Amino acid sequence: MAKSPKISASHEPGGLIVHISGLLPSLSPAEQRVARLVVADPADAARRTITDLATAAETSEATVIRFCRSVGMDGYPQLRIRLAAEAARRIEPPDARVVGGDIPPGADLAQIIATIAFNDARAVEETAEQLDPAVCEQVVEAIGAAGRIDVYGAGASGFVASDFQQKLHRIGRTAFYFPDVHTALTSAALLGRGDVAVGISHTGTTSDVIEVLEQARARGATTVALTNFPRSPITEVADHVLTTAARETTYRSGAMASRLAQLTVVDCLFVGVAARNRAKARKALEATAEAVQSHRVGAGRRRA
Amino acid sequence: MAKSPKISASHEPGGLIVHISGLLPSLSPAEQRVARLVVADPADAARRTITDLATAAETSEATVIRFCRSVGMDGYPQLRIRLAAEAARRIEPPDARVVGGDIPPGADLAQIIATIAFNDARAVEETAEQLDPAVCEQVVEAIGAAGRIDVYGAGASGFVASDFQQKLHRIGRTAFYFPDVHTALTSAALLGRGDVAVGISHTGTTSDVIEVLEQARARGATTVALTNFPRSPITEVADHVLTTAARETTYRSGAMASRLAQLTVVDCLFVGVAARNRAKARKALEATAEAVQSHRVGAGRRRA
DNA sequence: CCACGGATGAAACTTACTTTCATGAGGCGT
DNA sequence: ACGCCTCATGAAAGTAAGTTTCATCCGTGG
Repeated sequence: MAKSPKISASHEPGGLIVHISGLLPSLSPAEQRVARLVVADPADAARRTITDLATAAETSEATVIRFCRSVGMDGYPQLRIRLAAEAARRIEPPDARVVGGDIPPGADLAQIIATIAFNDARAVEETAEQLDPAVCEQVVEAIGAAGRIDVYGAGASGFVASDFQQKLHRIGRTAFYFPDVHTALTSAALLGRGDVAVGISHTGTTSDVIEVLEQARARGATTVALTNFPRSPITEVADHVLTTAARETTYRSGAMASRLAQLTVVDCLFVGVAARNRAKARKALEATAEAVQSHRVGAGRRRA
Repeated sequence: MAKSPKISASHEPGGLIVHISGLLPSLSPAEQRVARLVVADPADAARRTITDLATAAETSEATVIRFCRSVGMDGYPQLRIRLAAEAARRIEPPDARVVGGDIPPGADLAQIIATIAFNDARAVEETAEQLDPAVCEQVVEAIGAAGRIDVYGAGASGFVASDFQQKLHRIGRTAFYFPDVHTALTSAALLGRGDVAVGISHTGTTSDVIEVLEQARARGATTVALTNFPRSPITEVADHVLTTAARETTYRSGAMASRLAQLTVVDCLFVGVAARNRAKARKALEATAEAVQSHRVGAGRRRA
């Protein structure tokens, strides 16, 4: 026997709350009291137990269950979960993060964090979107087949260069990084056909890096530039150009997002090279991981 | 009777899932099975009853309850609701990009790029969400007022440490980084009250870093740990603990997302410290930018 | 080898949820 | 007005879910 109407809430795209308030007038008085509580504060309702909610609505648990059925739920637990989900979704939008711009003077730490994270994440995503897989492929090929790889970078880009060098080294590729221009120039002079030189410069105008890359190219090495500006000087001495997409305009922020964007590109190249020779790379990585094992404490689980 | 440590989840505004995956290694095997199910599909877990979930994780209800407590919940119902809310918030992945996991063997470069960027961006966002502004504030205060700041880190975290040191230095704070443990220990021994020591370790188990931080603490310095795992050994020697939220599970990927997450935290601290004394920081940044000006070519517009 | 401490599941127990059922308040035809 | 029906409602019984307790097991270190 068909008991109550039980409106199909199985599909209520507009939202459960909307759905409930829509059929509020069709509910019995006691159920309406429950409904009003629920609509007024879904998140709070989700936290309450059925007995609690019943008491708050000055009715019995049975009525609450009836209410659940009336709005199309199987039972109270299901309602609770739907309410929690609903409530979570509707507090989302207060997204007042400062986009792109500078950090406002009076910002508190929470704002600063939100702004930085947003810009950082954005730089990473946008960089990936505009990265040309074909160019990456060529670079990966070149590095994978290279006799030797030199990575150049100065200042903040130097860290990235160093990171790339270390990564390549870990998978068994012969790679170098030089914190010093003179040494770098010396090394570049010794490169030859089949070798690869990677120059990293956010602005693309770092003369030291350009100079070294030029030297490498003159010696017959394949040159790769990683920069944020596709028409900057460094691209003139590069066979392959990879670009990042950090919209860092102000110097004051220091190179923040750009580093992350560069690192993302480095990661892509690294994984690309590693994928090119899976077995070897894997073995190398495992060996290196094992090597530092003795410098770790509490191997398995951590603490008690 | 204080049973388990019960990390305060009262503050994990960013994400319960993130919080859980951070705690994962510190859980017992059976609890880890539960955690993995929950992290893999929060929405689904929220729908299950405790008995159901226990069965799925091949364990008992008791363990599921223990898991709830371990991650800071009162009990299963609360966890359920939080999960439902969490799941609702992350409606995003209409994408088939591989989340968290490894790069599939047959992947082409475009796929690799998409996957890496997604995970990197995610790590940055999630890290920011779970960062505790209050703790950051304390760290910023300490660093801003410190006589001297030592930054420690080994391996991949060493780059981050070095980056942080350089950033602090650029805004006129006296900061050091040591690639060598011995030197680091020596330096730590010379720290005192009012100085700050920052230890960076993704796993939180790097004995060298822990050792140095311990030394610094013994000398009266304020110690700060930056790690992905809130209950790892390094947190025991730190006055302030900052956590990242990279879900890097496999060693094979190398520390990719974790670096970016760490750098994001570093950026936040950096800006925080800089904001503390705007005028001075700005002047310092401009001075340093000017210093490298002569090493740039094509200053204004780029090319023709 | 034993003592110890932590991890674990079975079972007892408690609480929450669901069903059943009796009551009583209206509505309505006679 | 009376009886009869319908429906809303909560008390109480019943069932399922969640929680606690406790004995056992296993690995660790003395």
